[in-house]
Amino acid sequence: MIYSSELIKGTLKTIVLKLLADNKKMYGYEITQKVKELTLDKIQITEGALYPTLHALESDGLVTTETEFIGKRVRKYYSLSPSGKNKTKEKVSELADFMETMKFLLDIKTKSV
Amino acid sequence: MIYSSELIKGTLKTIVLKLLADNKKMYGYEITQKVKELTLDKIQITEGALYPTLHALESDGLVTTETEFIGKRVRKYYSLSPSGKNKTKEKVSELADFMETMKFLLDIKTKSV
DNA sequence: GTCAGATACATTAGATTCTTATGTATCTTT
DNA sequence: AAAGATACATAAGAATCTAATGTATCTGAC
Repeated sequence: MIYSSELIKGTLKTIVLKLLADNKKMYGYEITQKVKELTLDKIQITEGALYPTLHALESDGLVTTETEFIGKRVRKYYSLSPSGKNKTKEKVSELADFMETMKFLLDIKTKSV
Repeated sequence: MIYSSELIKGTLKTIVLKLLADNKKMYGYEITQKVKELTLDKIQITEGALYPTLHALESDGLVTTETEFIGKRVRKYYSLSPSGKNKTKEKVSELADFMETMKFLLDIKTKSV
């Protein structure tokens, strides 16, 4: 089962930030594979969604980049900046809070009966 | 604190369906107030987001409507159709599953350290 | 040695879905 | 009488994703 795409909307940025917080530096393709692996294929980030997100994080100053050559192939690593680290904490705790609220909402009947 | 709007994206339809499943019939304004109340103001559904969503649910055959007059004022009640009830179960369990996955993703460092 | 599939970047047209603003009208409370 | 709540609705614009496309290199199997 793969989650319907609408669910991923809004959480992608937070997922990327959190992965970078846990892994120091990662490149785009690596992020797509890591998410796929960690979620047992339930979340599959497409490149068309990821790259614009990474570019946005960079232009917001939340991540810095360094380019590396693997043979002749370019690899672009992303790392959290100091403000990116703060932002990650904010976003992660907001999402955790949101999930508690959603869990409550989805469980009303069970709780009130 | 109010959740950033991007978090609500993709969950609105599920929230509405779940509320209708628990309350038989509700009208638009009532839904906005109920969500606000149940989430302690953290989720505030705007009318510009809600009405198009309700209309879409209706044209998809997931809800049926009945109009009632309160004095001279129209009130439009929404109820789940049979297919709407099935859809609600699907969407709610998908979202519950998604939240488990997200909780895992956001907790990797804690778990692996 | 070549072909398929994986690795790795990126952009773009179009779709979806939300925000913000606006509009109309009635009811209630001060 | 005015303000704020109730109650519907639409619409322009923004944001963000999907799906498609493009380019290029590396690797393993046959």
